[in-house]
Amino acid sequence: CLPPESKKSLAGIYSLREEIRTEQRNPQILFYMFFSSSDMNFPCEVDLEEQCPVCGDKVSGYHYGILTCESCKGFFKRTVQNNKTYVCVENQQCKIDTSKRKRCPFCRFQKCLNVGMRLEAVRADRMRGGRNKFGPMYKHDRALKQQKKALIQARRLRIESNQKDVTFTSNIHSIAILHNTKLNPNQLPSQPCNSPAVLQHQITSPTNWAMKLENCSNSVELAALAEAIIGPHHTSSRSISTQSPRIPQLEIEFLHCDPHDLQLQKNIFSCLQQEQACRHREPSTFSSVYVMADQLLCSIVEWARTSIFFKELKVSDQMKLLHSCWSELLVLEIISRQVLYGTDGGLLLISGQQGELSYVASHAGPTLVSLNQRGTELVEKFRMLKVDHQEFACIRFLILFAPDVKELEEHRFVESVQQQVEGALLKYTLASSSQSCNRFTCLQLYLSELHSLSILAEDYLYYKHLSGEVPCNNLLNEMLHAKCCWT
DNA sequence: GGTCAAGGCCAT
DNA sequence: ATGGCCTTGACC
Repeated sequence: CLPPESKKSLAGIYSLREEIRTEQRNPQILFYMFFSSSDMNFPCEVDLEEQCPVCGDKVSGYHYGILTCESCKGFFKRTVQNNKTYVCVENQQCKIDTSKRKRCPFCRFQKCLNVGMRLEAVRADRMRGGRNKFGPMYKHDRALKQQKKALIQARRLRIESNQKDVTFTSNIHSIAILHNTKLNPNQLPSQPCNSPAVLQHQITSPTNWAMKLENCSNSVELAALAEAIIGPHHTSSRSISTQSPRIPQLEIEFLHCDPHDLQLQKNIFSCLQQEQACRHREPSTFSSVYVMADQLLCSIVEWARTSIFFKELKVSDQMKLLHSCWSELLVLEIISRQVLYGTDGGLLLISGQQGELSYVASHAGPTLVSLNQRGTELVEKFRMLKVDHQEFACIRFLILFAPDVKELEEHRFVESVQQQVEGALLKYTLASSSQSCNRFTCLQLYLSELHSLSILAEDYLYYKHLSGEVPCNNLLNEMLHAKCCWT
């Protein structure tokens, strides 16, 4: 009795096609359009200790558009106010740090401009005190930094939660409420300035966007650039259109990688027919659900194998990652379907059929009832947050690229992809959410809940697997069978 | 009234 | 000329 698809084991799926290995990989490239490297990498809290982007000295606050030290603030002010002209005696590429910053004012001023200090923030009338038009920009930047801190906090919580394997109780109200002010490039003053030092900058500095982005070392400047390129964000709409210019390129790639539902449903019906033909009777409700889960799992593996970044990994690493996260991806797929397409009180099956949650609650055993209840609660949380298609696409990748999986050969690559996906998601939530400013943190917390739910689901299926109450010859069985070997 | 990013002052 | 500290004043 063979199922319609012959690729019923993970090894089988991998042996079906010849692996095309691409040695040239550069996941960073997609991000250069919207993110600077400093905006993307936040491996530890030390990175948040601010250093002056010009000389590396201790930052004393926002000055002329960015966070700088007191001395560079004074230097920039004197240069602009007094129309200074400097000459570099070297090749205009002097290194500027705390010890050398006095040596070449030409290169120091160049660096000031390159990192984003604004000429127009120096007042022509020399009026003291008050506030300038950069206020919202500073606020925006602070919100971004707060989000980064929250991200680190959430990541730590998630790691702790995963290690202890305890049920996660979220307390999202304890996370600082963040401001999310919008930056309008039209509000930025852009007076022409004819100071010699400024003209010298205009002549010598790179003007194309790519170079400007590479030079961009602070998020205020980056936000201004990004908005100048893609236009101000529309906070009210959360459309799915992949044409929308505000969706970072990488997320468009993710959306294109979605599993194909129609093929999946076709496979499910074929499997159910086979099951019926083999056993000469209609499959039980549990068997049907098991077949659906198995086929969904096949489609998830197929999706992963052909996905951006994942297909670049060595096959051994791909298998390790899939063995580690299959149940989480499975639960995520079921939950995201309920959030995006389901109805209250309903259970949207993978086959496209609609069930009732109350039926499950009244006919299932205690474990399944508990699973059902926790799953429903999580669906409700995602719905409250109005999590959209793009965000689920990112979450799928976050789960798949888990650098904490043991003995990964390409651990650093996996870690780098996860960090970049986190960055993309953070940027998206920050740009598209007007009310829930700690949206990203919420998503991280829900991810922990998803993880603990998947462990429960896996244990339940494992129990069923051991008791032999499940259809044979399928990928789900293989995953459950391998459970003890891989974990 | 507190905050904080402007400009100002002045010892080095 | 530099840079640490002080004063100012719009905005919250």
